Amino acid sequence: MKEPYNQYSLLLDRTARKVKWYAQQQFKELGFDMTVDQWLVMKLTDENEALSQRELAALMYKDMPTVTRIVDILCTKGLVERAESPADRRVSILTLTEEGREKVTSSRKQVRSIRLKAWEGLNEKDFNEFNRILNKIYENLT
Amino acid sequence: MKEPYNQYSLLLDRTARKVKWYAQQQFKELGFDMTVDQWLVMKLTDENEALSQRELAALMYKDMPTVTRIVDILCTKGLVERAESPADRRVSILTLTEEGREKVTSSRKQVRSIRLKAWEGLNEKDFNEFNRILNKIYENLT
DNA sequence: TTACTTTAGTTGGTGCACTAACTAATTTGA
DNA sequence: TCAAATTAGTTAGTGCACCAACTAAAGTAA
Repeated sequence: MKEPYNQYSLLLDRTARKVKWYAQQQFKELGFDMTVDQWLVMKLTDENEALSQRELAALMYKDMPTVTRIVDILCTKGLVERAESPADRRVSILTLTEEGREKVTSSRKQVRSIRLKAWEGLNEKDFNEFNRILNKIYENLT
Repeated sequence: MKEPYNQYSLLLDRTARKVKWYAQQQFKELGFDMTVDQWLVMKLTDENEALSQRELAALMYKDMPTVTRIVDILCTKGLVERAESPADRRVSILTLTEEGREKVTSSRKQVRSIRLKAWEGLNEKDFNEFNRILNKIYENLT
């Protein structure tokens, strides 16, 4: 643990980027015309009844401006729609369009298999260590 | 290991962003008027004689366009300079300006202490596991 | 030499991340 | 009840990441 910033943060950063890159490559090969983040928004919208953007942001660990923009893109693409919440007019309730629902439903199985590649040669214990250490780091800096 | 993309990739992503965010906050408090990535370019330029952008990219695990743009910013700020390599006219040799060198030199000690915060409550063994697992994931996806 | 390939770096376009400032709606509390 | 504070979401600006296409310089081989 000699070097200042680059010892672990570069490793963390490049691995996170690699994971995202790999998923994006698979999306491309499968002919999905969207980013991984856009797919995640659609998936969570599909799975959560009456989802607000704030709730979505929490589920994705992203901030509100970022969510606003991803939702904007999906609305433009005609895959997601915003509706005003009857209970609170500040809140946008997200729903998938018919086309959006079809896209998510038809791609679920394929997407599920993408993640396994990263864990080849690693076991359940490694996965738990991974989770423990990353969560600890996160909490240390919060 | 049930959920597809978000089980580990979101954790990885949010932790990497938190680490960068924390360092950036510390930079702000210390009055450093630059990003963490910009600082890293300056540090590596200081440490490596006759550094080219390609070599820099490798050291930072970043791609060439990204490096080009960070170097652009530092040149504009007057902290870094590009010089044509005498051996190969395609290559830009990077050097720090006097101001750049002073900035790096005077901030080294402070920056070195920033990283420790992340590892509170974690030991050398955790650090090795962290390295092993992240490197394994990276290689699995390469 | 002349043509083919490779390499270092740049540029353009798009998407995500973070900060700050903003609007509009809701909640709180004197 | 009404002003102050909070909350959901948006917008603007900047920086980094990735892809693709490009320029210019080297290297390679006939």
